[in-house]
Amino acid sequence: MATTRPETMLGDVAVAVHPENEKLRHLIGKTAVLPLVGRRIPIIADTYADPEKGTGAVKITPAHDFNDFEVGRRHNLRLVNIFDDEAALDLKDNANFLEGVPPSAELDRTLALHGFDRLAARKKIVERLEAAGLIDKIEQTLHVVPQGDRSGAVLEPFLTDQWYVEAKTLARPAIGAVRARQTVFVPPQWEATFFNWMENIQPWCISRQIWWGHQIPAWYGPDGKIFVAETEDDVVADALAHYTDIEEISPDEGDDIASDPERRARFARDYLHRDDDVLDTWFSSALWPFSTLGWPDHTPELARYYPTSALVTGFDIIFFWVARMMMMGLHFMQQERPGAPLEKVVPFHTVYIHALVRDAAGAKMSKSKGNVIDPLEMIDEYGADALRFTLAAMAAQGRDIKLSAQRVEGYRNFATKLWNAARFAEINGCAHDPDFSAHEAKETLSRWIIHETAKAGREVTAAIEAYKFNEAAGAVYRFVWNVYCDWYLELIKPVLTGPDGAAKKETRAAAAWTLDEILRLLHPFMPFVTEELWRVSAERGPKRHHLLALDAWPCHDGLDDEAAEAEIGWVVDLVTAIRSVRVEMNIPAATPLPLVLAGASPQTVERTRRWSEFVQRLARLSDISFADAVPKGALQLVVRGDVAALPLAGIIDLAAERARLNKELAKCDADIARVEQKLNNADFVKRAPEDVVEGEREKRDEALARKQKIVEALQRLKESE
RNA sequence: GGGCGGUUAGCUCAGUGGGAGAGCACUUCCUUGACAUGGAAGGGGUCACAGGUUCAAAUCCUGUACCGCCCA
Repeated sequence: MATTRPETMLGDVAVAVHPENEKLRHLIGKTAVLPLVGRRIPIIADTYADPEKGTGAVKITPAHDFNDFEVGRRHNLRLVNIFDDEAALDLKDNANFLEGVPPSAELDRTLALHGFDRLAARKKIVERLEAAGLIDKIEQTLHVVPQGDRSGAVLEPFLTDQWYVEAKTLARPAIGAVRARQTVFVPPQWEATFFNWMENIQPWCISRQIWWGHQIPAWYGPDGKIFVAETEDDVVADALAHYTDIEEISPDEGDDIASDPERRARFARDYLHRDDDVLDTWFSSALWPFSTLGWPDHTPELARYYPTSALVTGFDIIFFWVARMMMMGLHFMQQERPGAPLEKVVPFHTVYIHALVRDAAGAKMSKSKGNVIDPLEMIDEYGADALRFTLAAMAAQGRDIKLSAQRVEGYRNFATKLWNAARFAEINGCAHDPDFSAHEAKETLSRWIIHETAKAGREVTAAIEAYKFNEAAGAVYRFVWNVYCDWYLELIKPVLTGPDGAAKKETRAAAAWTLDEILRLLHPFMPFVTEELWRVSAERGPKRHHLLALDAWPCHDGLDDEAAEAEIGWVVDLVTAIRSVRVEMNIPAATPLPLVLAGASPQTVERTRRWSEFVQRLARLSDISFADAVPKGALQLVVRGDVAALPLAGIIDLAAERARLNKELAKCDADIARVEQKLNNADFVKRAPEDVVEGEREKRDEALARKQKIVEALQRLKESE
């Protein structure tokens, strides 16, 4: 018999051999005598005994090995526990150990090992077996040994009494609630994980041998009778009924005890013993959705706030916590609200499973592993808003986060950017104006930024409603930085520094209005800086009625303005094209350039008249004029169908300009080729949705028109050489 | 062994059928009256590989390779 734990032989109750083991099967049905003890144990047939391993026979110790436990169950073997809970030998007065064992000197020497730690006992046992000539050989072997993950101590399985919950019964309604979509997982892939676990659920061991927790409501009488009840009074009543029933206590005495609170308490203390164990922490946590609301009392809070709405948590506790809350919630609230529809009984309608922040190596952070990144250090360095925004921006569904300080730094810069934008607004007298209405704004720039605000607001709202926090964060980031700061504030500078009047008054109000909307949209992601700006920005205007945190989420219905978008979009494109060509042609940024619009449409002429001051400022132009034809030797830009020329004859490098235009032409040709390949495909035109086909046609027409302008520009360039 | 996920720009990662994106890094220029923790303009990708479905694939399906997580 081979073993790595010789001391456990004291708990052996059988020897197993494989039923098809040719060499040993003749022994099946016979008995063996356990050395050092004298217990007579059966030799049984079980496939667990591997004929190839060792002698082919294996000792069976059901009380101290999981596999042996199963073998013991199959063969109705006795369970002989030989350890106490410190893993020392427990032999004296151990009825199970001694049962059926005849007295002997050998047994007495074994009983002398009572109280020895298992490792010391192991040595003694081996010495005695050796002395008796019972050891064939001792060899080194490599095997897996389970260890406590905090203490590192080697774990010794042994038998204890524990409390269990019949989880299968509780799981059924929870599975049903998710199948009926009364509780929805986001992202939905986690439902598979939930079902997989719930459908294979095992009895749940809920007793724990630790100090902290809810003490188990079970009491033991002197005869071992168990009483379980909600309160100690109930237990005392049950116990009195039982012990008068079996005539342990006289009816009169029972009545006396029952009627006197002091005697009841003494009876409970002296006569009954409450289980020392406490409930598994997840058992108590499972009660959270209703116990925090006052349950089991029928409180107004419970009526008002159960069911809760969305539970936000990590996937690693779907089993431990989410599933248990569902089991408990459905069980107890069904009792609380008999006949209520499922949606009133489930603890929450949505479970949002967020990304897990991992360490640099991608490992899960855990207190026991000690690889936790302290968020407080991040906050000290970059601020709580920057950290919060980073987590939101990286919280793409179904993917974990490897936190990067660089990203946090970037969003710290974003908070600074916002602060400076607010400062700019303040310096320029942009304050909340009660007379201003976003629906009635007259200035094109106001209508444009209102339109853009509405667009951004829709994106942020839709993303939040879909639990796509990274998309929401991205949308508000782009709007604040790339639209409000990069374009809008730059565009309104001439107005703000210009003469007083209706336009300036409205522009100030619109800038302040937009900033307020930004603060509202950004508040969930950056609560501190937005709340502070909300307060500070009101110092010069009318008082705020409440904190930003208490403000309503913005609604921007009816604020779209495509005309304003088209007009300001043209300004943006023109300025961008001029800036681009400047760098490309190595024209110093400080050199003011004249701009000539050649053969411009009436619409362009009109727009130019309105926006020349703005375009000149942003594109650093000395002058804007109109002409029928493009001046010779000029740089030529195609902007939304019109040709803008920068007459720089003699300054520009004609070859470089030709190369630049040819590059644009090539890009244009590539676009046309790709679109035409699609449109020339009969199957595409026939099968693709009509709006897709129409979109491709528009793209082609646009590209062809653009190509025409570029070809003309190249032709003019040739003529001027 | 079972289950799940990943492979997209130098790095970290978005992108669920219709023109390859962001932040950082990189290049050039700019101390212009909100902000240099900033501004302007750029370069950079055979979307791991092989098949398949489709008018159309980074995206859907199958397989392969590699990486990772959870459970046993």
